[in-house]
Amino acid sequence: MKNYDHKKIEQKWQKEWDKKKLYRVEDSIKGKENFYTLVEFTYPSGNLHVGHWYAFAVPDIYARYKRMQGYNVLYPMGFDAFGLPAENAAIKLGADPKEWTYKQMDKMRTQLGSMGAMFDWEREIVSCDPEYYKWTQWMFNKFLEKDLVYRDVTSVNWCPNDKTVLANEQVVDGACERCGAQVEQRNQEQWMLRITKYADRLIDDLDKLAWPEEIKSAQRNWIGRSEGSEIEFKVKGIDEKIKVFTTRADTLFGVTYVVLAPEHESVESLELQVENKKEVEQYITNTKKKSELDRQQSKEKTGVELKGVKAINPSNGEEIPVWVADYVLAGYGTGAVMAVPAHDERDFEFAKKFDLKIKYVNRPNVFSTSRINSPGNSGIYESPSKKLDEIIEFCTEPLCDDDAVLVNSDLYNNLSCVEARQKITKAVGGRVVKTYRLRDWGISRQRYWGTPIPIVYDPEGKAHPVPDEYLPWLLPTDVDHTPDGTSPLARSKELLKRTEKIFGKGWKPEVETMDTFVDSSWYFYRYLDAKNSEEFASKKSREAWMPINLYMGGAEHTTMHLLYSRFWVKAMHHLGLVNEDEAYTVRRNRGLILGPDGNKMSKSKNNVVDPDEIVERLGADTVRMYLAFMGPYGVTVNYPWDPNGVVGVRRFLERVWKLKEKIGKGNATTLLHKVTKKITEDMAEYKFNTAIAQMMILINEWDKVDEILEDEYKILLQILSPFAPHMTEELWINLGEKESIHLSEWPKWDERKVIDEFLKIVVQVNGKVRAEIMVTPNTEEEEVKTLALKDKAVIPWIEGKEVKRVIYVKGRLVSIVL
RNA sequence: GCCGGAGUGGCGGAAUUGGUAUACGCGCGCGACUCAAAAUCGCGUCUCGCAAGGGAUGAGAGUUCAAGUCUCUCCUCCGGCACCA
Repeated sequence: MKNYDHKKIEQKWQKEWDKKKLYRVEDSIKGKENFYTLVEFTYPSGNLHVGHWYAFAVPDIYARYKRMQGYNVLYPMGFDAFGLPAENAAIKLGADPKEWTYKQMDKMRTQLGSMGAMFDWEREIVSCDPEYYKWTQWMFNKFLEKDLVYRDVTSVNWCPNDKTVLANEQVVDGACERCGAQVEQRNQEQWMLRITKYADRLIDDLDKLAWPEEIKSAQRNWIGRSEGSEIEFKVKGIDEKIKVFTTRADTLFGVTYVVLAPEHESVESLELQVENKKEVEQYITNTKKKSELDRQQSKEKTGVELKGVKAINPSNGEEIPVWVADYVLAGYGTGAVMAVPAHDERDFEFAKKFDLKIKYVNRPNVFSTSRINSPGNSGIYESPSKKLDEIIEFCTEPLCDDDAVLVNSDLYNNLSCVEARQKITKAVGGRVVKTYRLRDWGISRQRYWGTPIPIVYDPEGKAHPVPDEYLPWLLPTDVDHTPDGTSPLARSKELLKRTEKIFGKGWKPEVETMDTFVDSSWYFYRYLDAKNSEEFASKKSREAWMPINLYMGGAEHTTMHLLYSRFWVKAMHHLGLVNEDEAYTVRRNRGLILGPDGNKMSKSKNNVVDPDEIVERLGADTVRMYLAFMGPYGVTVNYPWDPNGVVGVRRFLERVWKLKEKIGKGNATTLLHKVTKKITEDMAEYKFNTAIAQMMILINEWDKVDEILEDEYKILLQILSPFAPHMTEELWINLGEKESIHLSEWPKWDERKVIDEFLKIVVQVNGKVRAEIMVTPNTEEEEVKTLALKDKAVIPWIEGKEVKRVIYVKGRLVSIVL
């Protein structure tokens, strides 16, 4: 073939590899170590976009590199096939969600095939396949047995017009995205998973994972463990107590009011005492119109005082007002806070707005490891009451660290802030508690297209699991998808009949389906044994592949999917179902590919890049390689697609193609060894961009000579093969090789040829580069320094001045300090 | 608002992890080939300056012989915030 005809080559090899089952993966190969590379399986949207290429084709480069290094590499693909879009298609177009989904998958399978990735399609999984969700249901039952599942009430967005629950993203400015009706907050009972039971382990076990610190940190913050105190405030005149949660019990003396979340139960039980009932009711009604996010985002604090109600500060017996405000969330802590406006910014804003008392706590003599901030001069200053002087004397510094040590207090010498908080908590009869921002996971959805929750209700309404022998508990098909406020499954006669037939008259099926995050919490196990009808995955296959060596995915999954699946594995581990309690040894987040204009690709912005068109025009090898060339992989940086840039990569491949004509006698090049080494190292860190740059440097050198050696050219092809698997295979076989280039071994380099004969040492005078000197790698430090000081270009800069110091950085520079 | 991340030429980025800032690619300019154009190839391309030399990594400070890299303050952009996946 004279010219590089990507179309012919790519089709030919994709067919050939398929025929030869080149990418079939066995659970074990003698003498080879297994390596499990995972990428997040995809929702079958029906059209592969550039983002999919970035997510799947670039990790394929890495998987191929590992395979050439002698690993038995698993790089599987599947479909996260349950979800809203299929249901919306059913509502809008009258489509059958199942048919619709499978059609999309067929289309995507073809498109995925055009990548030339090493997916083993025999291991493909589809989460909406009954053979898959059977195991999702089976695990649900196991969790239920172990009390990891329970029923509870949570608040959801409700559109009264469409009669459906809305995702936060479907609520725009408090209105339903579809019909514009005012969205309400509504309480709904649902099935919950006790993820909070694992909160401590989910935080603590992060320490043993080789994950980037920013991901760990995001997870820690999401879980939001804080150690604090629960302290009771009595309500004056009646037998009612308000329990508040605070992390700063040491500021108790500075409390000037108490705030309840609008949903707090005391709001109701204090009804008789409240003098401004109407006003309070109005406020609560208004709150229901706001989503939680709105409540946290709003800069303007709102609230209403419960007039006629006074709480009593347990530290000094002071009577303080009680407020209701929506900046306090019902789901966190106890849903009530003690406000210390002098030492908390939000409380301060609130106090200022409603003209509440601000009271500074007496400053202690503390030794803090951080800088000490003065509370400032504004506001009212009051001395602490005599009664609790000794308790509040310590640790009232608002910004002191948890590990600050109090040194100057006679009574509490060497007491840390944390200890001080414990002491004061006890003194007022409170208790020290741990609390989490993380909430239990509500998995119920009033949707059709999801895994049916395998529960049935007896005539008394008591819930029972569907026994394992009846799994998969099939999704019925006789369903009307029009939203009418009930779950679509409630309208299935087949489901009801089935339930009655198995369990008896009067029994009713659960009509909810599961959150799709459940499906994706364990999918990586199913790849290992995708066709097993006896187990979710055999012990043998799990032991062969788990834990996953590398999990590449989107940064948007950092807190939710990644935490849900970590919880899932931990729960499975405790049930004795799997060996490991963490599934992902290494996790890397990737960024996004933006449109050429630097914006997120979207139809409305008219900046969508169609990969199919570019593959047709320039080839899959070019697209794969360009995506790898844009920037380092595995960091959350977004790169805009540059239509010119992709042509540059195509040019590179054409130059490599043409180089075959230069094969001849030539001279061996030491550059090849350097390049091979650098590329091998870069690939290990997912720096595919600089690896490619090295190949470009190499062929720039080869362009300058008349002939190159065949063996050296072949090494280039091997290094290039993970990036451009089709073209390199064609060239490799044409050079007479019998076996696929992808079965060949990653090239080695000669370390002796990597070392330079001479080193260029930079000479700086007072930090400015003034000269360069050449030395051999084993020139002694003293000699290099002497050479630097004597250098012609250096002398004018140091003449007549005193040389104070001379610093030598081996192999790099000499720094002369005057 | 809270949490996480990123700011380096006209553009994507590189920088041996504290040691010559701008590798490689794109774009642009000039030239070769051509009747011409495309493609291809060669040379040039941070900035001020004739030069010697000076300045520049979002802004400002600090540590250091030496800072894109470390510390602090601020600005801008991106991702997530629990029923999109």
